[in-house]
Amino acid sequence: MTPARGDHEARRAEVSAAVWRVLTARGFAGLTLRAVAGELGATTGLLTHYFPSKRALLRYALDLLDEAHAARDRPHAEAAGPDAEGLTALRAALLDVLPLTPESTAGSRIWVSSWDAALTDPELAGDHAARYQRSRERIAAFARDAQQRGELRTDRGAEDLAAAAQGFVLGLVVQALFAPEQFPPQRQRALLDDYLTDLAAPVENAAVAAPGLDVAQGLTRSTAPLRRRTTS
Amino acid sequence: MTPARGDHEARRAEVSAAVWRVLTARGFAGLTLRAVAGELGATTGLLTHYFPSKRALLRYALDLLDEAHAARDRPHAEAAGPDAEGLTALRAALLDVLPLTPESTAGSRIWVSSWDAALTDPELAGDHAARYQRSRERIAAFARDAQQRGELRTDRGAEDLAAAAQGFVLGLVVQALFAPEQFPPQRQRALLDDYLTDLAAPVENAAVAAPGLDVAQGLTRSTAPLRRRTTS
DNA sequence: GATCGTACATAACAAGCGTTCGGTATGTAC
DNA sequence: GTACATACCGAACGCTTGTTATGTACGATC
Repeated sequence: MTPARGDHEARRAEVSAAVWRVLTARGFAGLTLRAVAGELGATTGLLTHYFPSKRALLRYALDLLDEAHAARDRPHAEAAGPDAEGLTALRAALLDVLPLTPESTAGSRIWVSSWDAALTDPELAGDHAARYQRSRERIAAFARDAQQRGELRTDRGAEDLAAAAQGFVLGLVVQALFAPEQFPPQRQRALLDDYLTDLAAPVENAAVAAPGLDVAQGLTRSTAPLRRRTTS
Repeated sequence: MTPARGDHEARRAEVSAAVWRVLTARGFAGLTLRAVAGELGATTGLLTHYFPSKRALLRYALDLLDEAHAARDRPHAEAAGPDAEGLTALRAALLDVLPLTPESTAGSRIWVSSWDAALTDPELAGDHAARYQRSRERIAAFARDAQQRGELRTDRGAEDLAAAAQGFVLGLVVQALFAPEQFPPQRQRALLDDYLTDLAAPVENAAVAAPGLDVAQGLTRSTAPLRRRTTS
């Protein structure tokens, strides 16, 4: 019946923020309880008071980071307005994944770094899989909406469009993290816009395309060489 | 003057292979000298005999993995023939990045896992940056070639096409690793082929697109407008 | 056959790790 | 004022880590 003196959950959030900072600065290899405690100006006793184990601490920190990103850190989505739909919302959602600011870069770094631990730990892997699945569904919803509005090509399923688009931005994140000077925000945006422009092109044109340039057929032939204009 | 009894370099390669196996099975957190030695059926003494430190061991293993991938593990590039050029070569190069077989999945896993360590360690980061840069240049060369053959749209720079394409496959790799059942080889190939199909579409069609459906303008309204066909 | 590197095994090392635990200070409840 | 959680600190525990040092088997050289 004794009410908590301080705000328990708020403290856990502070601890998580310290975890983020350590992760950003030193990666997973440098994530130790003592480092986190030091970042907080506290001791490991505090950490063990709020979390039963290091894994629980990490999991909570990642959960919270994901939640924060979903709820708050979406500058583009906010700029687009809360009731943005279709292609505008799709683009905003994708832009909010890219490391365009120091803050989002730090966030991206944490996620990329977490992939190693997640691929080893089944529970973390499940968390991640669920996260990216949810993200894909969110993007797919925007894509579906954009299709209905005639903004997006309809010759492809929204799920495929979402998977492809998410792959595109994820890969861009990785490249940008390793070569920031080659992938400044402006270029990242330009690459994404180019990508979206292609998805927005109506289908009919593809069919109208010069017959000699119809690569689609050869492309889907998977393993066999894509021969064009074979004479025999 | 004493000639090496066994083949020194071959032994280092064996050690590296053990590193790969440990990395695949347990990730970076599980990469210990004792684990590697155990994988080899040896002791840590062997490791220290061939490598001055753990970092050197890891770096060599990653270098060798990259080299092996560049030189040998390119089934699609080989299937396309050594003198394949243009879009065919481009597609093969991208396919060889995807985790389509157990072997390439293991390789992809190692690379994704290595990103954490690489983002922390400046030297490893440099290695990675150089690797992806080289890969982009390779892809860009194919893209340039494909453009000259009229197989690829020419309204975009080959470097941008390469960066975008590499991002696309890298992101696909990540998603496939976390949700293998959702991204079977067949779907990965299909997504890539869809992507390439768009890049192959000739430019003129984009300009011909129905004016009412010109989304590009609205898309960029957030930051820097990429206005096309501006009247004034 | 003595000498000398190579090629390891074995053992020990200090450092650092996550976790456990006893202690203390401080608030609330009765 | 007594009782009792909560909220930590501080220190210690056992274990694992990368690294170092010592020892030895062995093939090549002269």
